[in-house]
Amino acid sequence: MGGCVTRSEDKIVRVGGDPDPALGIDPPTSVAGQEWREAVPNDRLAHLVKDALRGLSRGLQMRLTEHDVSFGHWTFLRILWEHDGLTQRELSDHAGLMESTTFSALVAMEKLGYVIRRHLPENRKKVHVFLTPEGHALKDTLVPLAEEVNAIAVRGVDPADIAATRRTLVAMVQNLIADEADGLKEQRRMPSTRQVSRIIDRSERRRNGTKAAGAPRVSKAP
DNA sequence: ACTTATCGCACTGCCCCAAT
DNA sequence: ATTGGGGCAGTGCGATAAGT
Repeated sequence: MGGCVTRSEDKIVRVGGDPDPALGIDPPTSVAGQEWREAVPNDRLAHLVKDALRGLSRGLQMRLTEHDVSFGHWTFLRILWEHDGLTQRELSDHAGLMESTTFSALVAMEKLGYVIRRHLPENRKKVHVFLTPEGHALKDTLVPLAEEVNAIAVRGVDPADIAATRRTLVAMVQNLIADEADGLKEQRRMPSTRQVSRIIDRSERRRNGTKAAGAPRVSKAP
């Protein structure tokens, strides 16, 4: 999930996503949704799931931003509303994110006053995360927003179709988890962004017949 | 020795905005 | 209207510190 929350007060102008080279057309816009749908009757499920995810994420992000909550924070708030007092490691597992991501999100959330991080006497190594009253109170505000986005997404869809879609998506998730597990057995694993970058860089050099650049990439960060 | 938390860095995806 | 650069949020890896 790579979306980000714009901090500006301006409305988000761009509704569609990046043009998909495989399709040669733009994903849906709020205006041209019907035309888009007719143009891709046999689009691959992966593309449709991606576009659905993008739409759901953006819909929720826009609403969360109005309450000073980022999408990343929403992920952890949801878990903490159900399991307050988890350790950072446990939160990472529940969220399916790396510990460094969890750490930076929790530091930001602590600054915002949504959580506090505490060592407990039993184990001073572990950091437990607790919701503040403000963090608890956000549940009543934010959950209806998520429900609203879900309701908008399935507007006009037959309940039986929604149930079938749910079953299909659950099956897809299970199948893909199994596939990834099989891949691990065969030493196939998800490359890091750095590895991907290195591989592409090598491939580019091979194609251009140039020798190794060796120059370190310059971070765009200040 | 092992586990867990933290930090720095590199990267992607996205958005904004000025220049064309 | 389009394009390219800059900036930001989110993410993951690797290294290191600190606790058990």
